Amino acid sequence: MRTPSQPKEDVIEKLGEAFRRLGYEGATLAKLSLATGLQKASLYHYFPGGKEDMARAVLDQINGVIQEHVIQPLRSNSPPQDRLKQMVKAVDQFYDGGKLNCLIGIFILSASHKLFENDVRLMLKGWIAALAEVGVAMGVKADVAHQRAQQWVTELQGALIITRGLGSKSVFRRTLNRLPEVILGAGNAN
Amino acid sequence: MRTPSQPKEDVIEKLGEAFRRLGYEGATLAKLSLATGLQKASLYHYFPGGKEDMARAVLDQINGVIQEHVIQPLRSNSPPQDRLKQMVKAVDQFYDGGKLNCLIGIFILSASHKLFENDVRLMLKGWIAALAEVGVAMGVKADVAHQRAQQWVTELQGALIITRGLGSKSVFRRTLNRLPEVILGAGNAN
DNA sequence: GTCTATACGTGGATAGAC
DNA sequence: GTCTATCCACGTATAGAC
Repeated sequence: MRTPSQPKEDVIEKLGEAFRRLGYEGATLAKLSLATGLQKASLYHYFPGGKEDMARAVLDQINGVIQEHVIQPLRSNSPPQDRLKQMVKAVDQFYDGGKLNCLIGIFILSASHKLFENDVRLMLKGWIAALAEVGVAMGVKADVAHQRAQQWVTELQGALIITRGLGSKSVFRRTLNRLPEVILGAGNAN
Repeated sequence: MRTPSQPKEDVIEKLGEAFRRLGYEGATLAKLSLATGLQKASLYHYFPGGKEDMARAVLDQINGVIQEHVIQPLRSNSPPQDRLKQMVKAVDQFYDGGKLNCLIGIFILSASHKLFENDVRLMLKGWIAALAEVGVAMGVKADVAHQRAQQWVTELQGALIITRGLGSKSVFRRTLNRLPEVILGAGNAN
């Protein structure tokens, strides 16, 4: 039980960055070792279950971040419009203006997606539900609000792919800006 | 030059299915061999450049399919509404109702994305441009039409991820149905 | 807790028979 | 054109010293 050279949280953070860049299959232990600054054996000390264990830790951490920076602000008692703004800001930071891939997407598309499908599903559902609540607080009927929340999360996922595919951040930016109109069903303000 | 046991096209088709299921990194030669019914050495006969070569062939084939079933119908001289309907039908078939992953997304998120980014970008741009033309034919101003086309393709990519993430086809279905309203900017008809 | 060293399977790729 | 056999690098994972 010697003092760790870095907190486990930091290790998980770095693992997350690596998975984002490389995908699950592409993130080899050698690369994860490089990314964390720990030797492979040390990684196994932290994560006895190996790579799958590391991925799960990353997902757990992400889930925490989402809870803190997305769900909680959405459930605060600020005016609904402000809550949306706060979430947009958090999302913008989290994906670094669209430059970073979405780990949820990475895991969904990976060959080993079955390992993580439950965790991923819960995260998506939680996000959508919290967003729908804000819609309701804005006077939208519950089922419609849910549908619109689902649609925006869908757009966001797509935007993170297309942004990288087109090599331009504009789609990401636009998707963030569209949030209020999507939730309010305000039509496409083009 | 003996007669091949199956046309090269069929081999590429099967490779494509494998890449969709497994991702680029996850598609090992052993699995590609299984998927095609050809031994590894035979695959190298068709694709001397190895896995990268196979992926490129798959992308080329997809590009052909898109040209034939998406771009061409969009540029036909049917009424714009019918052109959209035709594309939706093709897309529905192509992704088998949302069950199949999008190869474009797979390659974009893969660790080796740089190998394919040019091909992918061209395909996306071509699709968006053709879709925007239909918008123009419907009376939408060119720049607005382009933005809306871009938005729908974004939604489609997102839908293919979320559909798998939530394990329900409804998001995919909805995205297909939304095409006309997105292009026309008709607001969210929820 | 972190390391070096190592085991063992699998990855991509090639040689050469038929 | 397809195969079997094989090469070597790299993949995951573990043993054991400090």
